[in-house]
Amino acid sequence: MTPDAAPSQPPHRASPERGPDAYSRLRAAILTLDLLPGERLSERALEGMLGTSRTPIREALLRLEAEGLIMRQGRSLRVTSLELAEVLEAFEYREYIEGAVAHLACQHATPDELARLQVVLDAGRQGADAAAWFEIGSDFHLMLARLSRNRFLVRAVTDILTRIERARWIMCSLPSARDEAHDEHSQILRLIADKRADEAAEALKLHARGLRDILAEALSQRSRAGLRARGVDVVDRA
Amino acid sequence: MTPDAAPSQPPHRASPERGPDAYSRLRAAILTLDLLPGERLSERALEGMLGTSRTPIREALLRLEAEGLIMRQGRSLRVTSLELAEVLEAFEYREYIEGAVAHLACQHATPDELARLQVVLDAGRQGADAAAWFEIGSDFHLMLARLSRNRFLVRAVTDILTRIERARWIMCSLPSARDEAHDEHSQILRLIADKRADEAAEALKLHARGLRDILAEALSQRSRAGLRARGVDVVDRA
DNA sequence: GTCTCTTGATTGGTATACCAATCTGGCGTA
DNA sequence: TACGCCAGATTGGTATACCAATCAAGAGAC
Repeated sequence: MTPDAAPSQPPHRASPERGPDAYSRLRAAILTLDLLPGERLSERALEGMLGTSRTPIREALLRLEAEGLIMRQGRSLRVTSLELAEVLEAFEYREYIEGAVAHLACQHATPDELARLQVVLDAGRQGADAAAWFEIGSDFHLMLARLSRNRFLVRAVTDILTRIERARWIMCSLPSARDEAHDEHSQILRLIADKRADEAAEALKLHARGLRDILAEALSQRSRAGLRARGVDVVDRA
Repeated sequence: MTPDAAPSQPPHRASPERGPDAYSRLRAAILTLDLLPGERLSERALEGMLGTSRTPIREALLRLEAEGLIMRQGRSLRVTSLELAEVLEAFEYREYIEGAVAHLACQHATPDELARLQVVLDAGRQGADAAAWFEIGSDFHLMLARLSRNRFLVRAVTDILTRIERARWIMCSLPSARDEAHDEHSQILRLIADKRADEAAEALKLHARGLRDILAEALSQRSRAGLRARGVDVVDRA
């Protein structure tokens, strides 16, 4: 944790509550920026913070490292910094991954599955909560990936969503193009139902690029200072 | 134990094997089929086998689980079975991943990098050792991935190679189309140098399919009995 | 003979003690 | 003042003791 002198929000740490396991809680803390990008982590400090011993904490750290949410440099651990370059690479990767998903989903998806996905989509249209809406967005892309019938693509999409989740969280307050996203999702679904794979892939690409550009702006030079002031470690290259 | 008194002897241990860490050794044991697919693993048994305590072993198991080399079912751990379906999915995934690599490598690779890759390729032509030759094959695809300048694609290729390594090991004794692979690799490199991305992607696809078909045959019904006789857990669906 | 229940062994999960490497701060010297 | 060096604190790495859940084997009833 950065020096306690930097107060942005009252960080609700140091609550040795029980309930979810150490991994889930630590992961949530990172993804919601409760633990800031670049922040140094000490197993002993987490011991007090999470109310468990180091053994489950080490397990959590190992898992989070595999997810790319924390990094080791030498012996010390820190929350992975937000790199603009990395986010852009994630989106570049995503275009190819979701292109593949589109093609395979066209081959394998049943009308029933597509209909169910549409239901999920429409249900999300009502919910007002921004966080819940983000959830819907992730679910859509994940469920779509499952239609590819390829576990590696599912994992790839899962990884991507994890990697960019913190960036999405940062722009949580930004004006969200919510209905627009719903329309785009529906459009993608329709194209897949019609087996128009290339168009679906293209739509997914454009959909992702929209989000990418918003995120890139949020992480860009112009906004960097504001994030830094909140303690977020945003890196250009590194 | 009374460790305070004398530094004379380590607290425990009769196992001499000290060199590489538990993770590397366990990983190697799995990939070389020294630990068979489907085999049950017990942390305590590994403790004796590897000559370390459970702490580093648990770390190793966590990492290997993230790599998909071992799986948890309930509380027990076992080496991931070889599933024909999974191998086929890995190859399907690979086609998309390497297609993406081809396109991006065409955009980013420098002539110098391509030349260096060709050198590695030619050097591998001499080595007679089948295992070393496999190594070259993996290195080629990994180095190629790096030319994409996308860390996610690099990781994806790394993951794929890990996933199919055991299957490759099984066919280690099969007649290897060695010079053929060298020619294909060189051909791919040439196409990328010429910025003919689509053709390079197609060549990579055909190259991978060649290997896939050999592996699929090795894991197929016909060969299943032989593998089972050797103790390998080969699964059709499940 | 077989089915079930009990019991002991084995397992993964957790907490903790110890060590060596690293970091840090402060003191002494040039 | 600036530099460097040393001691104490802190850290991650390791070993190990303990627990609860699970599994397996054996005894006993029918």
